Amino acid sequence: MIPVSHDPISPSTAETPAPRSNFIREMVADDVASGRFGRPVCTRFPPEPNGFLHIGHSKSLVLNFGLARDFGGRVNLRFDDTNPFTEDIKYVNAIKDDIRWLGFEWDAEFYASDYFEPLYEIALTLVRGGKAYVDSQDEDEIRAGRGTVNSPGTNSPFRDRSIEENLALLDRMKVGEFTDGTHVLRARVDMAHPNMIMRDPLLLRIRHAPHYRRGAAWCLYPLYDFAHGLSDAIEGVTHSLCTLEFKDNRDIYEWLVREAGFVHPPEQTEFARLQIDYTVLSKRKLLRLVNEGHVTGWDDPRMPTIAGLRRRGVSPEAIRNFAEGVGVARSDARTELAKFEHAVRDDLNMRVPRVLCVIKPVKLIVTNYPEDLVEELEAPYYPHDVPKEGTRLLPFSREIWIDRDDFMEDPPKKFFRLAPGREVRLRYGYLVTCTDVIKDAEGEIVEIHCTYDPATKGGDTPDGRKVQGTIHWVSARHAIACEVRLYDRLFTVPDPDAVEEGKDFISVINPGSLMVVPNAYLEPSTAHDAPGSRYQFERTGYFVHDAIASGEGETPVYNRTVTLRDSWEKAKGKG
RNA sequence: UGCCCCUUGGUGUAACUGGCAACACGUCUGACUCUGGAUCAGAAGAGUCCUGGUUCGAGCCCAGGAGGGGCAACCA
Repeated sequence: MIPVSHDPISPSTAETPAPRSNFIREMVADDVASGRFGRPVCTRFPPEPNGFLHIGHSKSLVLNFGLARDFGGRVNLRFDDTNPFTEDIKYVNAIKDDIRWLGFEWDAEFYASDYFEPLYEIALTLVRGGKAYVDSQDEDEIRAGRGTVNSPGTNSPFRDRSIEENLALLDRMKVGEFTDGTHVLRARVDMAHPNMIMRDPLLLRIRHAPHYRRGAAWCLYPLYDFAHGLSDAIEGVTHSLCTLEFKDNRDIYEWLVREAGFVHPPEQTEFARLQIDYTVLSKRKLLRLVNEGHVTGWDDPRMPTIAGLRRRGVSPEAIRNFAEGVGVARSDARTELAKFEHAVRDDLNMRVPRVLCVIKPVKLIVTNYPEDLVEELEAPYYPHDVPKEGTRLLPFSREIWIDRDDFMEDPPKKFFRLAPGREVRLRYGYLVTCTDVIKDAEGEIVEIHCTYDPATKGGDTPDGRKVQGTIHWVSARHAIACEVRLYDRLFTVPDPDAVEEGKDFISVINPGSLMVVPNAYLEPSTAHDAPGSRYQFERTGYFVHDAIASGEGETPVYNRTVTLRDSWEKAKGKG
């Protein structure tokens, strides 16, 4: 017998598919060929540390890191931490963990909050050039002055302050003389610009709030538009890739890097964000799920977060393959869950050992099997088509557990599992024939009686006879009691973002997204396995030993990562 | 009602830049099988949102239209 180690981080044998061609890849190839930037390719991944990474981010990660890898470039990890109200060090740590777990290593680590001073210098330059001014209107006045999408805005009464006055005010803003909201710095562009973003966008605002990295000393915080493009430019980024909703912001991005005098400035290119059926992929909504207690946390296995998927048992390789497989384009798209599940099964199939676990147990008694006899049956961990080796011993005895779904008293046509009078194979065990069904007062089946054929030990049939069904089982006396958590999609509709008027995505949460089975029976070979160990529970699905819920000395908990494809379920559904 | 973006089988992407639509997932057959898994073989499924134009030839170009999406935080 070859023992197997249930190393939770055993590497995948699956090859990462070659990235598909897409418009961004072609653009980068052209830029490299033309030497347009005069420096190596540099991309960046710029999360705001105000939440956890989700699978949508993996699309961006795969894109940015893939491009850098394939064109000999670098990737900067930059935290876009310009809002002290929402950001926290715990998120930067979680984000870094997740990126590493996914298998990416960044070349440099930056923080937008380190650019407050250089950004201030640029602000000074803009003011001196008449390109920015201090506006002293309040928030409502600024909003009103912006106009609407259909009507032009109006100039602020402070728009034509002298350069000297602006400079003096800006300095006083910086040293903390003013309270929040009293003044802001705005770019002087055009209050009638057809692009709303360009109607004198705000650059700097006063926030007397402690920043998780800067403390309370600095109070002049740049807004996204001011910080982002210039941060890219400062770092020497060449290709700044973001999602579609930033399309309109590109105008101010380009305006700023030009006004700040950068030569060969980075270029922003937008692509469609990832959307997957039956889930939400916006940090705002995920935060609500966490805060309102609809899930147990950012790492709830039902969450589409990297932390959630990890705990669910999904491998980094599966996530990467999936993210690579969805492609990159500019059209809004929604990916079917089946595509994701395929990526998960495709990877796990080749790398995890098979074991037997009975989730809905019912007792089966082999009436002609000796009372005290226990036989050890050798069983391979992997099917023949998986190039991995290892076996374990399965104890067999007179009383075993089988799954309730594998027995029917009145089986329909194409049901080929156990039924009265029928013979099935107990996987790696014996062939058994059902002789009796014992029920309780309510008519519930409590015991199934069978006889076994001693000549079929190990599941072979010396006479060559075929049996239709093979079912899984666990010796009752040797079984390990465990808790199994069966997860389903978090929402009942494909697009939770588009629910009817007056309702929101919370109303469409799937109440059955988690089904806890407190007493399933697992084969004894899994005793003392490491938390994080992944298996295929034969005929059921892929599972992972939950590291968080399985405390010392407590009942081990196994999370279902994904079910197996099930053509019987499909056939059943059609009647 | 302004500006911008998008529109190719059920779904997601391709199409050497104008040459008679391909791949993946899904679906359906069949083979094989000690997992109704996996694997293998095969099939069906779009004529590229619409209308017109240019061209020997258009998914790729032009014009108009329709549908979908983004933009009016001192969020990112």
